[in-house]
Amino acid sequence: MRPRIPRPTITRLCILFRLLEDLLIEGKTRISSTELGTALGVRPHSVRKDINYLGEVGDIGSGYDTARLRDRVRRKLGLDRRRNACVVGLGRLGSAILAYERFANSGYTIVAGFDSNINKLETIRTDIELFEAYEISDVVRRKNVEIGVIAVPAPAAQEAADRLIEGGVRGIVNFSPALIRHNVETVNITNMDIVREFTILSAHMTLDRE
Amino acid sequence: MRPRIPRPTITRLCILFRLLEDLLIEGKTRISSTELGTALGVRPHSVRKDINYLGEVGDIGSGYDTARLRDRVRRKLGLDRRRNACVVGLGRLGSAILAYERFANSGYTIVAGFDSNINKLETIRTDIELFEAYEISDVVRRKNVEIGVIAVPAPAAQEAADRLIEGGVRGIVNFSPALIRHNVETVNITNMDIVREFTILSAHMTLDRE
DNA sequence: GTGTGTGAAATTCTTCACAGCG
DNA sequence: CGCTGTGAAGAATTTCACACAC
Repeated sequence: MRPRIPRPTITRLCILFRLLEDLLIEGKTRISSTELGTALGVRPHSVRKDINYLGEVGDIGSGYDTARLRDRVRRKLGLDRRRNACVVGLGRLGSAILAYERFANSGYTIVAGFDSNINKLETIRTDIELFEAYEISDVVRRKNVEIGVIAVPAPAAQEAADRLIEGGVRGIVNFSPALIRHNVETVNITNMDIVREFTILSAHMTLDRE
Repeated sequence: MRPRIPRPTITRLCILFRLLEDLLIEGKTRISSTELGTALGVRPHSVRKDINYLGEVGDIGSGYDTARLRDRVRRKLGLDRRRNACVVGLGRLGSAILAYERFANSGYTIVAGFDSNINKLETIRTDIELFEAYEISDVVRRKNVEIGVIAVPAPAAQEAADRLIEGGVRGIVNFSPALIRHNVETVNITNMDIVREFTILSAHMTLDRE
């Protein structure tokens, strides 16, 4: 058996996956690692190395069959599996996510929204079922939610995460700046804090000058 | 002179920076690498190693002076410098960012919003100056904008980036799924695509089982 | 004993080099 | 000759171990 796939490679393969879907829509049936590298902004070597973790899939001398490669990525990374998600916190950001049209054909279905403020639950226009925050763990378990999005203010983030994990989610996207603590090995957390990203960009502006 | 700071360390120091500010608000004047590691979810070794790139700053035997460490991070990463930002695309997400209260005391000021749809410019209630999309590069240059946020649909993202770069931004936060191409060495791009993150989490759910 | 600073070891990841196929 | 697959070299990063100060 082949070694396990490195984390950075997993990330790049997910990006590659989306690129391949776009290329197929454009009608591109064959593609080389050089072309993929140009589109992805990386060297052809890296593209081949990454793809190679999927096993042999290219045709030596003539590049990759776009559809076959796409299928191979999808299969290996388990992207053919549909997953349910939910959103905790229905302020501006949370409701923007509920309404985000790109989830439509993505394989991910947002099946619930939560907020502690009852007024918000009544105000928001959406087809997605909305619940009070105390119901998080029950609803997550009952609806088989695997991914939770945290869109609450920082002080409420840990509590939201605890309830999501209690309900059994296996992935969390945390939009708050709070550092989430957890001791469950099976849960992955991704942080998406725009102010943090501003800070990192700012630091690079300062340091890259050297 | 000490070696240049590795990228992952820069990222972690930015996270540390915010943690230190929170700790100071809580009144914690001294802290050890062990405590920091617990809060950050990393080993104490790593915390010390990261901090060490700033030069000596701790007191051997008794940890770090919180304020001094904060100042040192801020100084070294240039976070004391205020920077202007702008948002391109004023849909749900874009206007949520314009209204995001956390920018208030962050050191970042959003000084402009752009959209190609004139109706949106008239509908949105905000104190931030709004412009039509064709004005991007002019306004960016005139207002000295260093960071641009892309919150437009994928097909419009490359054009938005080109105009931002033309205006002279040095950092871009791209919320669209589009892969931005650019050949300017001095511009950093951060991608924040929620569907991509769902995909990566999903892949880990599949692969971590092994 | 507790806790930092730092060179060295270990690990992970990236880049390269080239065999081999079309 | 262009292109993939892959083992090996190289680089970057993380982890460790221990000297030294309080």
